[in-house]
Amino acid sequence: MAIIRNTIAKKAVFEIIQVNKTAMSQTEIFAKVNNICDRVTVYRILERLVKEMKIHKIVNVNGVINYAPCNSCSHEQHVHHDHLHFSCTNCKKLTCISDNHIELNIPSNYQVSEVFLTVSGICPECLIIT
Amino acid sequence: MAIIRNTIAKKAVFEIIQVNKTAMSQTEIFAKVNNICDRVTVYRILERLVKEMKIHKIVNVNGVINYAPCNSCSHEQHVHHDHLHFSCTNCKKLTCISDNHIELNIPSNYQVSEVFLTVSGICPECLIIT
DNA sequence: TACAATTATGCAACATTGTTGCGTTTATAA
DNA sequence: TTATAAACGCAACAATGTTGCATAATTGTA
Repeated sequence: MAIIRNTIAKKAVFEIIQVNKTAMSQTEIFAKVNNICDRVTVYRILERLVKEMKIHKIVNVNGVINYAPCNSCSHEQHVHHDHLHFSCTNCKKLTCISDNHIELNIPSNYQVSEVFLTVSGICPECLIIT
Repeated sequence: MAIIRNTIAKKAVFEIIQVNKTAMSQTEIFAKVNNICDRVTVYRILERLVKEMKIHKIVNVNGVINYAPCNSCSHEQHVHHDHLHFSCTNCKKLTCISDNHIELNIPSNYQVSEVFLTVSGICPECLIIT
């Protein structure tokens, strides 16, 4: 069993994700760590944090991978969470909305493991501006 | 207003997408056009076909953008379609399942335009093999 | 049928995002 | 304090997507 280490860079990356309200991409996160570590290290830290179930990995409508904190998430929910994500087409920000429990009609010969629900449109902040 | 042209390459790309049962990435589509045109041209054709509403642009769970034909899609449905996509974690194929109409609880200050619903797991073909 | 207008293409070059290998550094338990 | 394995930096690479510009091809019209 691997020993998990809490390095300076890891703490910094986790802190950034925790503080931010919207989900962030690797690029945005790396821009915020202020050269505390290498670009590659950020990738590897994010990978580890996902594996340790401390953050969520969410794909944006554009195909950009984003990371968000998972505050109210038990391990159970993690495996099969009916989380809703809002992807703003204007500011490109990805926001976690709430737990929208949904009913799906999937043929029984498909083995479902996770449900990804993303809604695109204009977020409140962008609506005010325009 | 731009005049839409039906070129050889465009017809070939559209044909490939139509015939295939699962959604395909640009890479897969380009591999099938057999050097009838350039890599860049495929990108531009796909862009046009999406704009002309002849194909769907769907993001896979991994962040890979896939393209699928939209057979039973009126323009109305296109703007706000409650389409369900199944993303196989084994063979990476993306399949359009059916029209799953879902109820969502989104705060009124969000302006919704599209709903993206993707379910990951193991597809029937991969279930048989393993 | 030939021509003009403009859409579509090819090519080259670049940008972004993510991955891998390997030698070195560092955190943690003993 | 030290040994050990985790984490890191660097360089190099791979995949995917974008842009500019000169050239080719399609389509409506004369």
